[in-house]
Amino acid sequence: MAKAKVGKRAPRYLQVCNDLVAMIRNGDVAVGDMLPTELELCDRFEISRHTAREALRRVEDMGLVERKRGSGTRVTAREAPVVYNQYVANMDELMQYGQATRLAICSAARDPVPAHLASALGCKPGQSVPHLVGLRSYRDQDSALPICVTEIWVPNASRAQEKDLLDLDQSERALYRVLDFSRLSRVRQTLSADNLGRAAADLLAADPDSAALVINRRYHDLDDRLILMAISTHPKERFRYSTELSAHGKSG
Amino acid sequence: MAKAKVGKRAPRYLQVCNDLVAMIRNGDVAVGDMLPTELELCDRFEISRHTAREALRRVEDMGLVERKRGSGTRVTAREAPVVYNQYVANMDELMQYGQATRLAICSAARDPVPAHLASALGCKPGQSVPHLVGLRSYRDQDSALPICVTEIWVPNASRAQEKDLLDLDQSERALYRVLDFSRLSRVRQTLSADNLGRAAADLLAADPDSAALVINRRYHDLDDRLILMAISTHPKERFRYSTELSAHGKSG
DNA sequence: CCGTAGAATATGTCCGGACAAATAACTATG
DNA sequence: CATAGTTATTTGTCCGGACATATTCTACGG
Repeated sequence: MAKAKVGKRAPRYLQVCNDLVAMIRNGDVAVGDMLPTELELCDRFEISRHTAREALRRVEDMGLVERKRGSGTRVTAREAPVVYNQYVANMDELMQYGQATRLAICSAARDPVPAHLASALGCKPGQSVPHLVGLRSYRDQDSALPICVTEIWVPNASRAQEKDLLDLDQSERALYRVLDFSRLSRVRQTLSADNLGRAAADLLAADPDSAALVINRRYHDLDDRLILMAISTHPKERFRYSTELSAHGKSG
Repeated sequence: MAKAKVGKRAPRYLQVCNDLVAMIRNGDVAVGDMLPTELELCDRFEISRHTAREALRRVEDMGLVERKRGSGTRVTAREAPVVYNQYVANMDELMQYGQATRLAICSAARDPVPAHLASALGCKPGQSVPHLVGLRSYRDQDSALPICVTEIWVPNASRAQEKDLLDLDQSERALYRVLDFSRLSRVRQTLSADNLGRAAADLLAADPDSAALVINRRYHDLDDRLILMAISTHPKERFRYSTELSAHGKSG
């Protein structure tokens, strides 16, 4: 981050920034403590407030401190985390199914939630919740084998949403509306493997003993409430999940 | 992003920032074109250079422009990409095995690469490459079943690295040195499912027909050269891969 | 025609000052 | 003692100016 060119000294605000980062890493100011105020830094380093602010801004950008008007600058972390980022531009890319595929809902009803999903859904076991089952396949290829079977639970649907979801003619569009991209804030997903089993094998025209990639996705809104949980079961060789993580910094 | 409180006007620099963003989105300035210079913005909006810079800084932070001293501000994108980030603090967290597990190498040799891996490894089929096989299990629990079997190929090892890797007493430490965290820049991984098969089932003490989660990880250095490829095969129920994606912005 | 030196241009760094707004600490009041 | 209002503190916004440094353009000379 700080270039070490010989005979070319770093800008003053970077020097101050580095000193502050060092103070934090050395534990001179503990996590939770306040950093010196801007005016104190001006005094101590003999700099203008502008330069002090530039230094603090860098420290803030590193994620080490939190600044609040009227209050001050509080240390929130001792080390800047080495962060690997996965960039996902949109929902389709996240799901990795692309525009060429399509989810055909084949059943939609209010069903009691199974015991093993109750806690994840934030429901009591046996509680009834809108529940869809569909098959994802490639568009324009009705003959091809489906990619996966997807089971969808919508625990916090509104009355209107539920009505649309349970109407097979509208449920696909309704799904997209429920999963409003702009309100989405977090997606948690868990990938595991399992043998297909009889029921899924029938739907997918595959061997029941065959291995399957199971992806459990939970979509949360800005208040971290669960909007929707989708469990997709992909028979082996019909789907692979790829990610690319880039080290901290700009990515391509 | 821009708060819309009534009777509480936004700061001037934010207004200017929004105007600039709008200009870019409307196509008034195309991607590749130059944005007005700081001094031009001072004139046009009747603001100080400080305010102009603050506005431009915001636009830059959105990833819409690129600024270069002596040159100017060039538009690099028409829309701020809706980005979902996965934050991974360190290598162990990326691998999700944690400190409690350990990889025990059980074989290390120079082996010819299988045909189906040749292109991914950037080698000719049949070319010999350092090749390790190990079992990952929980520390302090020799009795417990291993989590996975891992197959590792190191196509671009130096002479010295290769020597250490192929020495079973040193290969574990050597692996960590080869996978130098600081030189790592990209990790590509692909998750898929497969049935275990005879060989892996024997090593893992599992049913050969049982499903397995297969994770193929490719580690690349700053020049995007492949450092190492690791293929881990996890019998079902011994491992799950979880990620949490957060929408653009600070994450917790 | 090409390359170089210098001029013009644009962003980066840094100083000074002033007021606004949010927070926290304090004080007066019931 | 609890609460409301006041004050002091601290960061946010915004202005002015000056010089540094990187880039680009231009004119000159070979």
